[in-house]
Amino acid sequence: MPVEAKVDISARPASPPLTERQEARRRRILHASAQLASRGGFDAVQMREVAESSQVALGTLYRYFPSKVHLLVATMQDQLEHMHGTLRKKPPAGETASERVAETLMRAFRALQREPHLADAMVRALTFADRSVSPEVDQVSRQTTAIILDAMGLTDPTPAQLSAVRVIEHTWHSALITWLSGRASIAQVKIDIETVCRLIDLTEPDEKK
Amino acid sequence: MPVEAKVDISARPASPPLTERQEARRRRILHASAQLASRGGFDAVQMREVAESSQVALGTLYRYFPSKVHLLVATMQDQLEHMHGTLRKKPPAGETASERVAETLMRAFRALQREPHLADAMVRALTFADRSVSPEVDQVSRQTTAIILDAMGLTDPTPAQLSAVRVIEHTWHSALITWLSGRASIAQVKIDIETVCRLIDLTEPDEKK
DNA sequence: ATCAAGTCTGAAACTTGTTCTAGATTAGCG
DNA sequence: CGCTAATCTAGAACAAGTTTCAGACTTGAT
Repeated sequence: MPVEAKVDISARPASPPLTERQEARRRRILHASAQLASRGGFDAVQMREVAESSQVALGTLYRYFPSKVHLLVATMQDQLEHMHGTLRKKPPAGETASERVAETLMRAFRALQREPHLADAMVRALTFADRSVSPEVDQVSRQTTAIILDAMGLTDPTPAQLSAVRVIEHTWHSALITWLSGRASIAQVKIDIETVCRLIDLTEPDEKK
Repeated sequence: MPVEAKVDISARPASPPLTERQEARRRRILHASAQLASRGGFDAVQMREVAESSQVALGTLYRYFPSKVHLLVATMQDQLEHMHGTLRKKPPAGETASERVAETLMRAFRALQREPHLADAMVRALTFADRSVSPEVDQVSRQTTAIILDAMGLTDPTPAQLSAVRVIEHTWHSALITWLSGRASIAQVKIDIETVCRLIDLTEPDEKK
């Protein structure tokens, strides 16, 4: 039994370029997804509703995004691009790299606080994603890494710095989850971010090596 | 409309003590859960199957564990207790606190590698859990904190040390997820753990303050 | 031992993610 | 234009988590 090649059209450098109407459909779907998510979070994004809101048949929705998690992760990619653009315009002002990274992440955090339900939907999808969504989740991860490296002001990071960035991302995701599930306060998240950002300082004094 | 008080019997210091048969039921359920999880991970733990395997009616299963996520988080609590016991017997041998913590987490990681599907089920449940599972997730978190503090050999940690531990836990959870979803290798997880554990060293030299 | 309250069972029903199907539409091409 | 393959639609069907309910069984107190 051949496993029907089920291609995720939303994969970034998509194989066949989308027609105009298809691009429009994709936009409508992502918009509906974000809208519903903004209301009630992960649970409120119901595939039938997304389909209806975006004027698309359920089957079509599934052709564009092979699962709810795919859809929400794509929604996150979308939002992340916005965010990266916004952040680029006003770079963080901190003295040290770790300050700038912490400032950047806190800025992103405040943006998420404005739409906590949307944040819930996206982050839950991200961490719940299984292997079938790996490419998309990886893309989100790369984007996040790029944002952090931007804040550090680095063009070619050392391995030690990349490790620090990885750990910062881990902390960022996990801290968001504890906040979203009400187990950590905003202040606590701030502390966690600031704490992990000190790791960057450990990678700075590399002249002694 | 009164929100029917739906008490999770599995909550640790349970309100009414369970009878023997109830305790036995609870054990059977957790055992079946772990067994099914060991096979196919999160998806393989199907409530109907758990009920059947543990010789309990579906409704009863839901009385003991109000959702699949509750069940899996309870399963994790159970496993964590084992683990803590095991770890206590052979304390880590490292010189510094950060080495001992890294060693302890790597030991736990190797245990998880032996049952990757079970790990998948438990960790996915943990990060997917919403507010209704907060108490149970918190309990898991406290247990994890205890394990790490044990490894550090601390009785009363400073706030800075607690922050470091929080970040280590964040990294631990998130690194596990990237490993489970195939986006990070075992080696990568090792590096991440070792990297974050250096944070502990930053809290050591407190005599100069 | 007996009664009331609480618990367990088996089965059906409901919800929402996902798949499938048959027929209409659209896109690209000669 | 007219054809063919791909895409889209509406709607049914299926799967698994969750809820509900009537009746049988236990438990604890009298």
